[in-house]
Amino acid sequence: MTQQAEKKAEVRITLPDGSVREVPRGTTVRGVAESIGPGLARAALAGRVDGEMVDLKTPITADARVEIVTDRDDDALPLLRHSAAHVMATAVRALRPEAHIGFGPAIDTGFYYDFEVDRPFSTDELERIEEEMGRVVESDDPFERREVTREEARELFRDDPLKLERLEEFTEGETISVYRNGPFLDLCRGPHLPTTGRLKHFRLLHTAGAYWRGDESRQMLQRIYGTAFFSEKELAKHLERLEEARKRDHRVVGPRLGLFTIDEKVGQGLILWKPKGAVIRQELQEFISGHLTRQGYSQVFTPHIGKLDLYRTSGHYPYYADSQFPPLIESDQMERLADEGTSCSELANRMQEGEVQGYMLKPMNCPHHIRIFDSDAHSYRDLPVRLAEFGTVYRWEQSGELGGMTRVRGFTQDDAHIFCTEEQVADEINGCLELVKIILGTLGMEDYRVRVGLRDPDSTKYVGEPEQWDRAEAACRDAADRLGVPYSAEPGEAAFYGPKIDFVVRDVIGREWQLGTVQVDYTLPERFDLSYTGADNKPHRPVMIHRAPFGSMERFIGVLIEHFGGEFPLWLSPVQIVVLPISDEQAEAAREMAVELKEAGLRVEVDDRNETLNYRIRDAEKARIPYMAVLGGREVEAGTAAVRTRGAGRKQQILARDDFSARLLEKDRTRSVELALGE
RNA sequence: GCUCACGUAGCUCAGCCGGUAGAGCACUUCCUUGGUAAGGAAGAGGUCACGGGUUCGAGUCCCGUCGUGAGCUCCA
Repeated sequence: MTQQAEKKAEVRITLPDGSVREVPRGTTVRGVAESIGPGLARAALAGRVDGEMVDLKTPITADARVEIVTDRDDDALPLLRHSAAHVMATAVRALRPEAHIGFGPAIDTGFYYDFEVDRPFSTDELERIEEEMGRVVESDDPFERREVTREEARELFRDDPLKLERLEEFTEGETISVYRNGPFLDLCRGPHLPTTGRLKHFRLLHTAGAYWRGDESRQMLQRIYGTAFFSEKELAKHLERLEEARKRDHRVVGPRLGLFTIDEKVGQGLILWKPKGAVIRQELQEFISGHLTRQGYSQVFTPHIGKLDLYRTSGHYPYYADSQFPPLIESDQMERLADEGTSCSELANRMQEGEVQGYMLKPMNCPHHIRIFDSDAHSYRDLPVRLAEFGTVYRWEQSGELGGMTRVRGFTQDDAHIFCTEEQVADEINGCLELVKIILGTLGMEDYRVRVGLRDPDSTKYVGEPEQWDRAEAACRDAADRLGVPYSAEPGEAAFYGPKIDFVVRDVIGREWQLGTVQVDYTLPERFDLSYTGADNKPHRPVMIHRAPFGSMERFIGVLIEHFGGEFPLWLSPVQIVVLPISDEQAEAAREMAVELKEAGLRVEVDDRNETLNYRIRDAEKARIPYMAVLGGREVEAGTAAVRTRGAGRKQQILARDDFSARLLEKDRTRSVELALGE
């Protein structure tokens, strides 16, 4: 043996602190941890070798950067949860040996596992599975990894058709690994905890159906969701958060505050705005409108329906027919068709062929706006033309997709269409993003992100010239850059007609919702043969930008309700002040004060009900009214009010009435989100 | 759309193994005239989502309809 060969028996590992050690080739990650210290060895859950997560048992066979993953590591939680999914599957198999296993990954909030079973899991059964999981944890079986050939794997999973299906998708030469813990074997990439005993704090949450591979044409599996943490405290905190979230849920808060209702007699997914909700919507629209005017938009109004032919031209019909309300057919045509004995499927065909005329509830506002644009001749000097409308549109969402205000069948977009020249696109996109920034900023909403949808370089489905696309995509990226919020460029996510920018916010339950969007469109101007006269006195094709920065008033206000937890700033509060006379003696003065405030332009109510002050204060707090003006004998005498601010408890401020109204008006005007009135 | 769960007074919920509905809050009336998150008393209010079925008898069991909720690949 030469010296060189001997050296090769050692590998150099670099630790995160930069120190380098030499260890025998084949030392496991656990061995490395042990060599550093017994405390670390005990805490070690997995390792990272050259950045890749591996099991503790993984031997190190070459020089590498090695890190020991403990529960303090960001990657440790998904590891724990993935193992928790296996533990759960182990328990389910113990109770239901016939269950076929699907997939069981860690997700952001925990983990799930899909099973193919002959009867769904009941809620009681979840408890039993949880108990059984306790036994699996107690047995403290090691998770053991093994790499197998495809043939071996086929044999191992011969009773698990779903796994066999996945198996067929491995490409030649791809590593196939399996993990065993006690009696349970799974096809799995890993890595895992060293043993099942490392899982301590977990909870199964709920069950749900889930299509195999998310494909609704495949069979439905039964999914069990759970979550796991490294400490009881974190688990408790998480469950508490879920509970808190439920309390902020706009579907609970909105109806309780009298903002909106959904009535099954009217229809699913159709929002009825009650007076208090209507105030919020009005205020918001007014606010947005002010900025639209400043940015050179012209507001228009268009009807809720349009001819089928219009949507044939735009391409909405029949292409999107599935997500639209069925067309309205003129009654004389209806009669004729009935006389001819036309069947439903024939009717559908003939409508698609354009032989039957009718109207459609508009699924989008653009065709109407395009017709407005096209009703005048345009010179390049007119451009950009920016047509804005709070336009109500109707879409046939699947019933299972509906929910609260965030997914509905009729909604009002803060829509606008910009018709501009190719050169103007970048500036216009910037303008759109500027608007979003101002408005979300005013509302104190910082927790949103931006997706920039770019074209898939390998696809040919896109319309428009590649150079146009390059410029438009660059404009979108630049605008997103300038916005200063997190954004992701997503190739392949562009619409076929142009790149787009989407705004995404999270609701209290952690679900992400797309709010608004800015989309560049090269195809509709083409389809509608739009043109403007250029400086060369020749016709040119304008570019269109669709933009609805808040998506819809329904969804946006739903998100707002959760953002504020129902505690709206003064300017959005349906009732801004309630005047509370202490006794009947001050009732007259209270009504006078209310008139003063109302004339000043504030929304005010008097609560002179025959109830104690305590009772009425409690009511006002629960109604989330920002200010309570208490009038007793002393205040009436002095021309003052004892002002109690929502959420501030017993702290009160004695203010001269005109001072009070002046301060509120200032807050209202500036759309302050702070309620505190200052000294 | 599909899977599961749920649907009882305006709201939140109780109602066991089938024996013809209950509480708290809200509401109405009366007493009370109050000082910063529920003063007291009385009263009214329900074809138990809707439609069928089983049964001597259904809020309760079965089927269907409507509605609501959770979820429907953050790849083994």
